[in-house]
Amino acid sequence: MKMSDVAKLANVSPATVSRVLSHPELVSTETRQKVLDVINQVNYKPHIVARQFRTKETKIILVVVPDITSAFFSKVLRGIEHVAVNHGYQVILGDTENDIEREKEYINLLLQKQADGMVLLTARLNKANLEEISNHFPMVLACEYIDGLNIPTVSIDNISSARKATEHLIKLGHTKIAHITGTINVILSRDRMRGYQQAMMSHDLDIDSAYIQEGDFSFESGYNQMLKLLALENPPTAVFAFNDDMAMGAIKAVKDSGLKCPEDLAVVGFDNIKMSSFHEPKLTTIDQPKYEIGKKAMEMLIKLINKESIHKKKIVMKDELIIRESCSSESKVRESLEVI
Amino acid sequence: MKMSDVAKLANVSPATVSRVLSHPELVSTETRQKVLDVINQVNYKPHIVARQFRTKETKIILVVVPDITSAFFSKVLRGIEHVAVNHGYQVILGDTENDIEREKEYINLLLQKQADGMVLLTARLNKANLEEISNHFPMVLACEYIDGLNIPTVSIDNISSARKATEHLIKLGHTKIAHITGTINVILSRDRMRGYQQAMMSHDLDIDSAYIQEGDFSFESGYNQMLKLLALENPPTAVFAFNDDMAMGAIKAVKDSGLKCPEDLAVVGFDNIKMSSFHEPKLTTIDQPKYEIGKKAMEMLIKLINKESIHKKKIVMKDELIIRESCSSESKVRESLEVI
DNA sequence: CTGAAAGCGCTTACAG
DNA sequence: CTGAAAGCGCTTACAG
Repeated sequence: MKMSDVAKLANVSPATVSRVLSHPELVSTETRQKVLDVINQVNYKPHIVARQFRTKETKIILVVVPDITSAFFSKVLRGIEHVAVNHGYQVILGDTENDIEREKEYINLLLQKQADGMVLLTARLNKANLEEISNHFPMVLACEYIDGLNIPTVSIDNISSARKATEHLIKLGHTKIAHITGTINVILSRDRMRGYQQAMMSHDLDIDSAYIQEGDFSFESGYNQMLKLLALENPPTAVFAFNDDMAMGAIKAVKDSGLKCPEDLAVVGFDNIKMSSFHEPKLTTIDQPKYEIGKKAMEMLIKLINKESIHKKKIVMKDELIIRESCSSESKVRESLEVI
Repeated sequence: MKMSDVAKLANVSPATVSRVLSHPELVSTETRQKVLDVINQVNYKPHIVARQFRTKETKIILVVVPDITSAFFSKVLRGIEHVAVNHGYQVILGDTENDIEREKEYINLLLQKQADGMVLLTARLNKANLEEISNHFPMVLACEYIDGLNIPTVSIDNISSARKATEHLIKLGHTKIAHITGTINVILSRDRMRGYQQAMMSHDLDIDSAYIQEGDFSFESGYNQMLKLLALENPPTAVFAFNDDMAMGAIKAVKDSGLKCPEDLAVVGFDNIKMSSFHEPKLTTIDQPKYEIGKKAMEMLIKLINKESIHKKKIVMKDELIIRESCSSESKVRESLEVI
């Protein structure tokens, strides 16, 4: 059943059927009703690919995520989705599983016009390439970004957030502070590490090079890296983890080693995912405005698609340090260790 | 830049360019090279939507998931993805967030031919509707299914698995066994509840109606429902939870109530997600072959798309009870309670 | 092995 | 307000 068949049944031209579907206000009430009746009667569904081909619009937004199972990204996703749906766009998801090749494949979908635009929640491809693409296709970066690139971006200031997290530990009296990073090929990992280093240096604290351990964002890697830190001859009294998942993994390692958090080891996370307030102990962490990041990113993308101008190409959202239970002061740590 | 432009530059017809791209073996080596040179030189990318429109194929598989953040579904997804990619299909994801309306929207993508086929990891629409669709479009159900429907399906036998889980508790001497269900509009919730009831009844055990509490698959709901169960005048000594997430939530509630798992309360989960072996205590649970379910489902879908015949429309995969630490025998529970 | 031509199912500028 | 007609960019059956 195609449009011309519907047209025949309704005694109108295909053009009229098309108008009833896409611009009903251009058709008289009478004709419109006649056509709609036929459409319902035969349960006609327009062939969307034909429409897309004709109009050069897909009404689809592709969102590329490094890991769909992450509680952090799924919140960002919600923000994107809500705005998209409000503007008549459908969201489809590309999960890269942190694989740069799959990132490429999804970007190809955009190049081949299978989506009207794209939000990248991961940006690990080379700079020149990405900038080139963004010059020709609507694209915005959220969370991850690429330095010195003229692509619209929404994120927090990861360096200053990480500095703030680390300084919280320093204020509590800790001096032996370790950092579990994300995979270091990701810019956010390098940013948060830099923030950590800035805080340490500006307080004249040494960073034992063994105090920096590279994780891969997962609970397990937080666990494993923490075990390494605890095995050190001179173990840290506090740890700042790249994200809450690894922070919780680290705490698990602390517990499994017969130690206690925060009494024996203070831990700060990052992201403020839902679980962090259920966890034992409740996590001290940096809150990112996840939903709002997604929302803003999608709003920018829609402007790009509509070729409206964007006054601000880079949006930096506000973070917040959430103090809960996973950090106590260094003196307490000392006491606790002395008891042992 | 379109195909005809490339053709001109290479001094061939558009048909030849098309063949170089889609059926290179039909073109002489010489001509092929000439065309490829031009393609590379001008960086020509075929317009995929035009191709899709012409061939009626999208090479896209739509997978509809009730909750992308679930560790269980993401494993199934991996199985689907790997098979899909091996057969030249791209996978896009539709996340319904357990919303039946969004399930409909994604199914519409299929009806409108924006995907060659679809794997539904959630099937909550009405029966007749779904059967009708599956008669005209390649579709397979995985995990969730609909009873009495002739749609290809891959799943475990949820009833018998749930019975097995409950019987494990019974064998340990428990008689006061509660069940935290999933949302009851989902068939899997009803199946696992039935398995629970079968086990209880076949051992002549009463089911206090307050022992059945409806959760919504989330950690939080497991937590909240467990709190209700513990508040009962005659609380259970064991709980079978619909999934591992709720089982962990339940255990958290036990701990927060000053009790211990398994000493004061035995808990069995379902799914055997990764976290269940990291959890404290390690979860006793039912293992589903998640990756294999996805794999099998996708293999069936590809056969459907290619109009090959399928000998078995329903595939029932094997489950396994994994015994770990979260259940001890009822006698121990009794002792522990007597101490209090 | 290659080309000319038809056609996939819509939408829209144009004319009336 | 409505219709006739062109055309979006490919692919493929057919002919040579």
